[in-house]
Amino acid sequence: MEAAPKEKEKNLNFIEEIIEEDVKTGKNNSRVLTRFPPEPNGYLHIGHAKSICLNFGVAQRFGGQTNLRFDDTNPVTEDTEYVESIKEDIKWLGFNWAEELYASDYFDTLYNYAELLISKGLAYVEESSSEEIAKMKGTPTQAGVDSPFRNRSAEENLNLFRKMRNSEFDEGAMVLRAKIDMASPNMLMRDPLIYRIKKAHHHRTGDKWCIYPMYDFAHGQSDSIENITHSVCTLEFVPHREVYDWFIDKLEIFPSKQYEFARLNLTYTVMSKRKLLQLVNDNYVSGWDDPRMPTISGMRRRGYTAKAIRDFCDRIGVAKRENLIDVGLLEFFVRDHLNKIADRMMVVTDPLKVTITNFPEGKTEICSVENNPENPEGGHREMPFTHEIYIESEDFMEEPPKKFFRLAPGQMVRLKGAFIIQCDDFVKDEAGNIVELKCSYIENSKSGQDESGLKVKGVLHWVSIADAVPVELRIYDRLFKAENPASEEGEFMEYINENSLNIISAFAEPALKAATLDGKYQFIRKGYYVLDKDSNGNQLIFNQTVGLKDNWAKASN
RNA sequence: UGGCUUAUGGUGUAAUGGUAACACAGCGGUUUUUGGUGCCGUUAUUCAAGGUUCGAGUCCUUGUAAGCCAACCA
Repeated sequence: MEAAPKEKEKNLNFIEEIIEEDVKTGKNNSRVLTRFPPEPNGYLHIGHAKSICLNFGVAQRFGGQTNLRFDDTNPVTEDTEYVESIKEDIKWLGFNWAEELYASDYFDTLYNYAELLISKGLAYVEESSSEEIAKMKGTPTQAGVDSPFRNRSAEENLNLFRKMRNSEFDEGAMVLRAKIDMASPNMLMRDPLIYRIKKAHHHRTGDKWCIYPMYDFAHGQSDSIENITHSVCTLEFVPHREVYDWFIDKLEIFPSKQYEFARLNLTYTVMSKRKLLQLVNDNYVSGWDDPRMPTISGMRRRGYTAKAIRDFCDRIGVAKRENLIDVGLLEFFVRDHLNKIADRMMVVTDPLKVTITNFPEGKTEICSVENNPENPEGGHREMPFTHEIYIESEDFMEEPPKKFFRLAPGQMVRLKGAFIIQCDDFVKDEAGNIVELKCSYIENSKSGQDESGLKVKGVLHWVSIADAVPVELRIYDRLFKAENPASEEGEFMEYINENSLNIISAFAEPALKAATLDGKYQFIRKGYYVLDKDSNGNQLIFNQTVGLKDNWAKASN
């Protein structure tokens, strides 16, 4: 009999509180329907992951569903490549949408809404240039002035708008504006533009339209058409809420409600699609899925798991305060998950040859090594132990400091999963570099059948030279040198870290030849790694997901 | 000379008028065939000034600071 898992009384965030209240009071018949509304003009990043976890999460929590709706009202920047990547990323994160929809599905309805507004005397065709429109808008501290085209008759407006649709005017010649209030303290209420002419091919509607609705005339209405109950977006849309509500009110359509939360900011990176696109276009990174990118696809290629990202999003919470979250917190959740699931492997990055003087040349002793101490069912693998092995150069010191639990003349260590060895001698080249160690192994100290009675403090990773597999390791550092490059003075590009990618060669144990693209590995005493898709038959390439914590290195600084 | 939003440890997030808590980071210890993991402990917080109240992080007033708003972007 299993004890009923006690529902942890988790605190609700402010959006969940609103929804809980709405469900309790029977608003919308207690129905909850949210939506995730990306514009298909770039790849999803960790900031979107926060929004996805929120939108899908609250719906799940309150028995509702979530639509995926592509906000594709600007054909110039949008593309199906992005649609596909966005769908893949959401699925990978572990969420399923109720319906896949597009704002462009509603172009006919939206057009009719516009005509309705015109006939109500609430919209007009503007012929001023964009510069003139901007000038007439005033400033935040100064009211705008009415356009000379503001008081045309509904008939004239309707006629002109239909001609706009029929491609009788050039781009920029005319726009449709809502007739609200040029003196509103909210700049967005000063007769916002709602339709513009763009003679561009749309990724879904092709060449059917030459006029496209603006965000403010598409988003709220799309929510309403889908009967979205809670439309959750980021803080920069707060001033848009008044416009959102105004259109729904004047159109007399289903009253979806907008709620805003603070977007995620992470240290040492940037989080806008525009900036990320610039990194891609200027070749600072290899693409949207470069492992240094904060994109979902980049993090996936880097080896981050969906669970780690979800746990992170859970932990950072949802509020209305501007925030800058330490990327170290994300890395904590990555390590936390990987520690439980990654197979341990041995890889030597800076080899130092060790000759086991009392182990016969040509002989191979097979060692059975545990794959994951955190997982009893993880099994074992075989590692060959031979006369000559590699260890890390930094694991030997001729004159060790106190508490150096590694190799030094006369000192003993355990080779992980194999034998205890003792350093008897070392060889230097003409330049004084240590090039080889002469060690003896303790025959009855083999892992799992140790009868030596010896206690050694240090445990080293190692690899048999004859069996070692040369591999390439790609080790990543933060993309930017400034904590918050976007808020720093000058261009964010000035703060880019030129040394964010470090490629090194290394020697791996033979089991790594069987590495797969979705396998997760911990290179013992080094970090977590995944096979990169750039690997081929001749060359295995691994990305470092994140390094292991290293208290020894920290203490010696 | 505008409007809107927000202010809680180093970073985030809770506390819904009644003992300021949780996570990460930091620091110390312990376990360990990874100087990893685990476990234990610990440092540190209510923007300011008034007011209401038996009692204020929470309510009121006045400040201060930060963010957003003047794209035919979303």
